[in-house]
Amino acid sequence: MTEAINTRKKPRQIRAQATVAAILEASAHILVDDGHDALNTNKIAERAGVSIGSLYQYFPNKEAVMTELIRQKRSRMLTAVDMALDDTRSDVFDTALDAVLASIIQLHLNWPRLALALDQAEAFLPLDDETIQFKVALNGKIKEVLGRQGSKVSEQTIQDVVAIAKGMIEQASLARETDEVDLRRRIMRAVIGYLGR
Amino acid sequence: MTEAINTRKKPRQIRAQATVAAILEASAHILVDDGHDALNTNKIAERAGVSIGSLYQYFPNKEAVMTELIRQKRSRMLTAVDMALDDTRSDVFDTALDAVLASIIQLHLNWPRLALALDQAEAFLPLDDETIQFKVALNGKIKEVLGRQGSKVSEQTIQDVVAIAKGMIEQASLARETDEVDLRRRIMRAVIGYLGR
Amino acid sequence: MTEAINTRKKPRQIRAQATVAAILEASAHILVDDGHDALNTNKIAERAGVSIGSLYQYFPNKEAVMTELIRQKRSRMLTAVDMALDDTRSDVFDTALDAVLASIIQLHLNWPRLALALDQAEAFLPLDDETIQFKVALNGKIKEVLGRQGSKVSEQTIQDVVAIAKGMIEQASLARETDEVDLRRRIMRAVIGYLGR
Amino acid sequence: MTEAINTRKKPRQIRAQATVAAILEASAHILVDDGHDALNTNKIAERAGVSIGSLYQYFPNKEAVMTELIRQKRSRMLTAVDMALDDTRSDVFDTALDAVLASIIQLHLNWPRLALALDQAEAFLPLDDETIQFKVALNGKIKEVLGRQGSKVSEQTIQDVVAIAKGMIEQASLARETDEVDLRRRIMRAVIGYLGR
DNA sequence: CATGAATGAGACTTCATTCAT
DNA sequence: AATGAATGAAGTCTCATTCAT
Repeated sequence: MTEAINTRKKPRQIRAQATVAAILEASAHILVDDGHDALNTNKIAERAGVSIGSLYQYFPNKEAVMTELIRQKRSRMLTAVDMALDDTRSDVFDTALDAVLASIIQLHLNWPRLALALDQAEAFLPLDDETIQFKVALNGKIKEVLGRQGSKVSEQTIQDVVAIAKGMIEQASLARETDEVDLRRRIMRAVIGYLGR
Repeated sequence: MTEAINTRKKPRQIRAQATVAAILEASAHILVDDGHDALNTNKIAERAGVSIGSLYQYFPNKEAVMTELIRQKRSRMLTAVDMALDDTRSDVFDTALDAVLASIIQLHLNWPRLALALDQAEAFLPLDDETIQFKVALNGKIKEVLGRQGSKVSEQTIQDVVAIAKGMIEQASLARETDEVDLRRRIMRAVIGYLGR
Repeated sequence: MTEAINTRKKPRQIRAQATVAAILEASAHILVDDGHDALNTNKIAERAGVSIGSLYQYFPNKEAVMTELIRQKRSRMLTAVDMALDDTRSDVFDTALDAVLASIIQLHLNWPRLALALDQAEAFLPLDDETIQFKVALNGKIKEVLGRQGSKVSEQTIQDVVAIAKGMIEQASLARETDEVDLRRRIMRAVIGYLGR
Repeated sequence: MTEAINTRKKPRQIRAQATVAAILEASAHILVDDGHDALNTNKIAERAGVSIGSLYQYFPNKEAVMTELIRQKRSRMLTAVDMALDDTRSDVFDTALDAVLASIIQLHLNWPRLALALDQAEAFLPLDDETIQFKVALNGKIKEVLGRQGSKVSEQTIQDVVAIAKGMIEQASLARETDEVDLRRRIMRAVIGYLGR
């Protein structure tokens, strides 16, 4: 009997996953194409090819859609940084930092306007547990990278480095830069300059 | 929106100018207190102690209020930079850059949330003539400062320097930093490091 | 108005069609009772026993409601004329014209003020495709009727005949005439007199 | 002393006349250019080059402006008919009717859209004393013309003749006809046909 | 579960009119 | 008298959300 239940549940869950994915994808597209002010649940549902009722089956309200989009972004970011660090066998500081930057820039340049929109939404988010946890996790990884350089790394330093990188990447996004390698080189210069040899 | 921005009459009487000022001030307050999503013309008029009709005498639509706020911010910024440069008698690069940074940071730390909100609004503005002119003007001044250092200054360099400063100032804003002197010191370090002796 | 007419969804469910019908009926009633200047979407929705939101589900704006009312009127008119012509087995000119007049007068005297209001609205409509098509269709039918008389029928003649009938019917409407038979007799006299044996 | 008052009053009255004239002219222009729905007091004042306060000095409300426009139209119409009849020395029916038609058509073709707009406004006017008096006066004149033909003229006949002429003139207006002579000829044919030899 | 019709609070905007200067 | 800034009721329209089918 339990088996029967399970076999009937699975397809539903798969369909549900597809629905959720479609909703998030549609939201991202609207954000990119028309901007945050034009994002509304009816449009999301329409563009996702889903009824408005279905949207509210999976998201309690409009804000939840944005929150989930941010959650995805954060998750992709942490994963990317982790992978960058894993790939870097050596303990050489420069190489590690470069790899991390490469992974983050990748995320931004893929969908510049989306990244920007989500960054903005994030900036005005209340500092809930999840946000704090994410920042702790990210800062921890950055600290690890900067630590390979030898000297001690203060919280202030981490935030400054993140701020520098974020500022330069966003500006590159807005300017529609495409030369990822050059951008990385310039950010490295600023960060290393800031850290001071 | 069919209507071009600034079709509405310019305030001639003193009373009218007070009305416009009240509207802009109220808008800024709401932006700071409740965020961009909570900004609406009814609330603006109420908070400004003005009838909704008066708002529409001077602004063709809601967007125009934001636009004027941005215009003000830009104007204040250019003025501040000019004054900083005027005050700096010496041609010493560090001193000039420090003075400019001080003036810009001042603008941000005075009203951190407003500065942030306007920066964000600006990021999604279409690149109209006015926006371009502002960027040209600002970049010109920055170029002058950086030029005092001796070496040639590319457009890329200017934008990177601006991006670094902007990124760090905004992050300081969000973190509610108040030590303006320390912030300036750190930005100087990053910029000078980036420029490379 | 940026939005083209008829962007809104077509009613699929029966319930939706009832809503649309109620909106149009309510609009007609208001037009009749209070006149064109008093017609507004809130009142329409209220009188239709429908929420204002529902109105905007099916009509992109207020004008679209008027447009649909006119469309209905035109459709009823063409149908009425067709039926009148079908019923007239003989090829006798007088009988056919009389039948057509009877059907059109019927439409007017049923709801004089509505017919009048729609005629007026029509007069100031831009000459869009639909309007032209309607006029072509109607004139074609009138031409057929007049053609039974024997002589050739110019476009000018058709328009004059239509103008005469329209002028007399509208004046009868305003004067609240009720004797349809007498009105028809007088119009016939004017038309036949104009055509000149 | 009375003289002093008079000499100071005159210029004021002249200026006032000019203001009133400007307001009415502006209203007519807006009616023609943008239609009845776009007519509003602020726009009228602006287009008249007069302050909104001045408009309300001379007209108690918006409706009064329209009313005055209609009053003007009626007055011009009666005057035109009178002049046409005066000019017609002979008692010949055809000549007199032709002259009257010519004068009325003149008024319409000069400013077709204005005439149309005012006709429409008139149609929905309450039947106040002034309206009734105008109709009585006009019908009286028409009766006089038709009477020259010999037979007795019923009220019905007068209204039908007016309706025929009005219908055909308005249709010619809408069709932007310019050949006044031909139009007159066709109307004569319809009217004479209607009257029956 | 999905659908999509319906809701209505609330946002945007206009415009007739008043009144202080 | 003339001006034009100010008013606010009322109209247009949107969109997050609910709920009957």
